[in-house]
Amino acid sequence: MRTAARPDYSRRDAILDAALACFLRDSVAGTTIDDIKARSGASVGSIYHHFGSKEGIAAELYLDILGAYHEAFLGHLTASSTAREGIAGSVRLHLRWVATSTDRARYLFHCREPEVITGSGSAVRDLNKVFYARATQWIERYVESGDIRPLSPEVCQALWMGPCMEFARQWLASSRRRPSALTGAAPVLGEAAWDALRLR
Amino acid sequence: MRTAARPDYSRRDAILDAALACFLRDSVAGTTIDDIKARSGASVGSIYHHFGSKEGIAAELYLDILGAYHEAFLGHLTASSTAREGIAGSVRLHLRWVATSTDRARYLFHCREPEVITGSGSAVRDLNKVFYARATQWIERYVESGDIRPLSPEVCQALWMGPCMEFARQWLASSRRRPSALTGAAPVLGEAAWDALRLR
Amino acid sequence: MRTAARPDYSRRDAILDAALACFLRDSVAGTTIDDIKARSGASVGSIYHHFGSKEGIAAELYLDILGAYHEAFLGHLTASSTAREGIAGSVRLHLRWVATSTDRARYLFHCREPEVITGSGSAVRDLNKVFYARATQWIERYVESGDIRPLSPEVCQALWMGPCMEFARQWLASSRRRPSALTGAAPVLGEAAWDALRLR
Amino acid sequence: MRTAARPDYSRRDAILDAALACFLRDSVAGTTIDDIKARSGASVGSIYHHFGSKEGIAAELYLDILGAYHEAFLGHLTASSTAREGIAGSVRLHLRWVATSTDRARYLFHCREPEVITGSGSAVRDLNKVFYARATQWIERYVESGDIRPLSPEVCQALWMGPCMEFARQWLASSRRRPSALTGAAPVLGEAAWDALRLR
DNA sequence: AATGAATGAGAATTCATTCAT
DNA sequence: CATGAATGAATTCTCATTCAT
Repeated sequence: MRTAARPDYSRRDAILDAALACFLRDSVAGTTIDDIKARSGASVGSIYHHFGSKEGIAAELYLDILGAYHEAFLGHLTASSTAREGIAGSVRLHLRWVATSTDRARYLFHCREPEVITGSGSAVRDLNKVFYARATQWIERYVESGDIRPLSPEVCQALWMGPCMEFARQWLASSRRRPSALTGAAPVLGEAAWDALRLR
Repeated sequence: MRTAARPDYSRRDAILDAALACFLRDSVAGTTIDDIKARSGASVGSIYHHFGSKEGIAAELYLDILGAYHEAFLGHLTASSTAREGIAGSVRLHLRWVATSTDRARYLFHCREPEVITGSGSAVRDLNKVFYARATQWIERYVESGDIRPLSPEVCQALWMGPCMEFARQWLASSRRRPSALTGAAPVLGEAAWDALRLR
Repeated sequence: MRTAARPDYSRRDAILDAALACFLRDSVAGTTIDDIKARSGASVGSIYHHFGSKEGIAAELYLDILGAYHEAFLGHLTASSTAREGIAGSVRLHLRWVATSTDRARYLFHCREPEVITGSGSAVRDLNKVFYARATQWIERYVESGDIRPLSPEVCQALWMGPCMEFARQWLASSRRRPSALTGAAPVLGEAAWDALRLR
Repeated sequence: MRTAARPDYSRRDAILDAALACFLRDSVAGTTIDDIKARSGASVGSIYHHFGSKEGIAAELYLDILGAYHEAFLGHLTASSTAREGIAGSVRLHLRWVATSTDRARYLFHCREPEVITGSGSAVRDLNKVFYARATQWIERYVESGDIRPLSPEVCQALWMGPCMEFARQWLASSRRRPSALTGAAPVLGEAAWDALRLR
């Protein structure tokens, strides 16, 4: 992971940016070191000096992005004072994040490769495990307080994030991606998630 | 795999079956023609005679499966006499299809590669366009009759299929895939979809 | 070689015609049986039934064309009553033949492949040996009679055919091949050959 | 082949040398990258690093040789002070060059493949265009001064180079190639060219 | 004679990775 | 840290040829 000590836009960052662009266009397997070299301006040797392997770049990118997403998501949950705010707000946050960090979102959700690729797999599983544990822990409180329906974690997650995930997927797959289309849907989708989860 | 004893089980089908199994284990990019050759018993030449390229196999498989899924889905819709039955039933059908045709579902929903692969892209887009047009046309009738909320097609699709898609995705990603876990969730998810779409 | 008994345009001829066109466009090595199949309309099996192999087609074509050229050339020589008529007329004949049988000429003179390719080599050498022997024998008479300079066969051949060969080569390589450009040069080139060979 | 002891004898040159030898023995189409690899000692990757493809090697070789030949030829013309010296001398130079650089000459004149091969085509045409323009420009002066017959460039070229080209072609095709046979014919062929072109 | 599916040896080419400078 | 030539295992794909129908 990048060190905080590096304030300027380094060769390293150039490589990561180029790699992300290439991965999105051609997928990880379809991207060659030479593609990244051409797009970043770095030499082959330099790329290997920094990342060790192509998979290394893919994994680092994926873990960086996944971690940042988790952090933002959990940050919102812990900052929310009501279940409704937590649920609807996290849906809004997801859509806003896709609108803002579109490329990173495409890499995170569209591309199943980095998870599969040797090595990063277990780290990703670990990160997800922690994430789901915290999210489940957050919601459990509201189940106990009678605000939220008691549901299996899987069903809960499906009702909560399914609609906005699906919506974002469609948006990412469409050709003309207006950010307002995403944020505009936030109220309906947020409300729907809340309706699906709340105890009536 | 079907046995060679079946007279209408052609070399062609054997190749497709073998390819599906390989693609799921190693992804399309990770599968070599040699893998497919070994698993299908066909010669390299025969594989190329029938499909032209590895991408050709992946595309054909994808289009076959996508077409069959669409057909089943639309078949249910046109057979339904009420909006509720159409909505909740299609959710049930999706989950049941994933439980029954697990491998094909994994290939269709888990594997983003075939869409990326050159060539199949436009055919997939065409198929999807027709599918969405028909589904939208079906639901429109119920919007006009006042049974279903007036929503944009994208939001409608997100509320309708998002939860069961997400649920199936989790199930497919999990290690122990009990079919009952899928069908067991059908009532909740079907009801939730109906609740999210119906006009209250 | 084709039997005289076959009066109509057979499958066999269609294959030869298609092969010649393909060979000229892509060279023998660059032409595939599939190319010939596509252009002739014959099936792979049919092509093999008639010719046994790709080289077989190339060789048969080459020997047919070479034989016909030799026959025409020697025919002119024996029909000539003077040295001058033999020399200048054979140059004219060469140029006229290139203008008339352009594709066959391109195959015969431009393409060194068929000679090299296994098998046909010795047959070609044999044909050429007979041809040069007869041509040399024809000219020798005029050397003895004092009409033609005594020269080594190689130099004689170079002075005789070099210019019109070179001229035809340029014409074949050019984009706009007007037959009149070839026949128009016949008098100069024929006269030049005669001047170079005659005893002054 | 040059020895590895030469310091400026690079891997690149070794590949070109090996390729020329292979191409002459088996033709371009008949030569495999593995042949070149074995003969040059370079790795497959290195060959592709430098030339991109087998055709790339063939084209580079062809252009190199063609360029060197043109340079020598035009160099002689500009150094000649009389028309006769230019004409007869260039014929001598051609024969001497074939005797000296036999392999390169065989590749340049015997092998029609490189011209056919995609890509090199236009570069070859460009080189030839410049060459013929310069040669034509040189001779035009002597046409104006009344030393040389006014002829079309094509006929002029045919009378000038045709005989020695044809002679060299025969020599190259023969099995026992004594250099003296070539240089020995230079006077006759040079004189013949001059006789054919000069204004009488 | 004709057909075209099947074969499999053989080639070209790619590309991640190393390493000397 | 940077560079890019060199490596070679691994892959995709081609294509002449066979053969059952």
